[in-house]
Amino acid sequence: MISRADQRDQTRQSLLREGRRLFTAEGYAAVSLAQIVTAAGVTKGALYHHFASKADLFRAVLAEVQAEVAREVAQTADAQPDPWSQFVAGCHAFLAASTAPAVQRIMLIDGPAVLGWNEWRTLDEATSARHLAEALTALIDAHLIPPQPVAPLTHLLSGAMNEAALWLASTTTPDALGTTQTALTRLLNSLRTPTS
Amino acid sequence: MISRADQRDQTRQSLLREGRRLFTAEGYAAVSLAQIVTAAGVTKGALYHHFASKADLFRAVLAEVQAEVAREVAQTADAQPDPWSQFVAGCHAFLAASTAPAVQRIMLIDGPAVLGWNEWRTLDEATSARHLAEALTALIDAHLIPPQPVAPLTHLLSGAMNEAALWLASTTTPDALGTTQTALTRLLNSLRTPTS
DNA sequence: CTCCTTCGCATACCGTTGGTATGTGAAATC
DNA sequence: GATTTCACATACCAACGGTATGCGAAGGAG
Repeated sequence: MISRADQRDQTRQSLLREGRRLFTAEGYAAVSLAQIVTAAGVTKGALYHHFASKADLFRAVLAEVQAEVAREVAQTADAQPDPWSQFVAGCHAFLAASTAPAVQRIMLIDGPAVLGWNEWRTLDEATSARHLAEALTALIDAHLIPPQPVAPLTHLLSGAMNEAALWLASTTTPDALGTTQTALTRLLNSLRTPTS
Repeated sequence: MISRADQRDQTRQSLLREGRRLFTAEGYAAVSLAQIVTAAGVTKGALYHHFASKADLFRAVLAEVQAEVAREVAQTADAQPDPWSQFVAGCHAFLAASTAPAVQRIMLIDGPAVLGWNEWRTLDEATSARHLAEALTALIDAHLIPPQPVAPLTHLLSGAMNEAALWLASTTTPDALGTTQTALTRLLNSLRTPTS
């Protein structure tokens, strides 16, 4: 005999797993609920028992992906000894994480279109962007970069890395990752307070 | 008596105009073809006579929007006397143009999701991104910034401005445009070759 | 002017889609 | 062991994007 709670969790996990796989491979609009429930071995009744709508399932998948990215970034950054190294390492980790197909399609391409940019930003600020803003604030407090509003800078850098990651995935330029990291590092370095 | 060519153009313009209006206001997915053709005063037959699909109509609308943005940017940049001023003015013009609702929704949010990022990038490189890449190349040739691959830098800057523009549209922070321009200018300045 | 062709578009129709309302059987509760 | 709960299946619907066909006026040929 299997408990109801276990069965419930298992079904939910199946839906999230297959939804994520299909959304990544084909994009939100091109995936039908029939595909998802068939792949998960259940019916539409199960899906609508767990999620309010197709967009709601997507939201849950997106939250998972974002949490993974944030965890990777935080983990990489925390391994560094000083605030500046943490900042640079975190940015590079984000760029690397954003090259994963699931991150590209779900988080960067479909996310804003499906949920609207405002809701997307709310979710993003709860994860990735939050770390970036905190790191910038810490750098200002440590006088490593000049005092300035962090919000605009956060979005400038976040957007730069997002777009660069998408470009990396589609380019055939040799050593694109290397040159991009170089250019990014140069940009980041330029933020530093000039040592007088 | 009205000529057939005139009638054809008029119908096409109506579809583009109403499509653009509705896509801007509600987003691609939320707009039905029935809405568009009703607003344009025609039927679905007319739409499919001019465009191969809903996505094809969107592509035509997107091309219009991109052309307008590119024209504004080029016009602003060309009014400047030297390459560096042209570059900075062009970036600021792009940031300003990207705050228009049509640009935000059609070009920045729905574009990549509807057409796929690869096709979106192809269209973008034919317009906005092309100017940016050319400006950067000119700056390198003039020894105003150090020699480096322009492609990654183009995407870093383009992404930064795109995301910043979206943030500007949704924030209530006072003087967000001003602080963003300041931060952007600082980033741009940091690219310059150090005067030794 | 007349006939015929072209073509811009309207009408009617179809398969699929996201979403809902209801049924059902096993697990949980008493 | 009766009753309730709940996770899910089944059956159904309106709306959507897309297609196949019909039609009437514009445009050329004689």
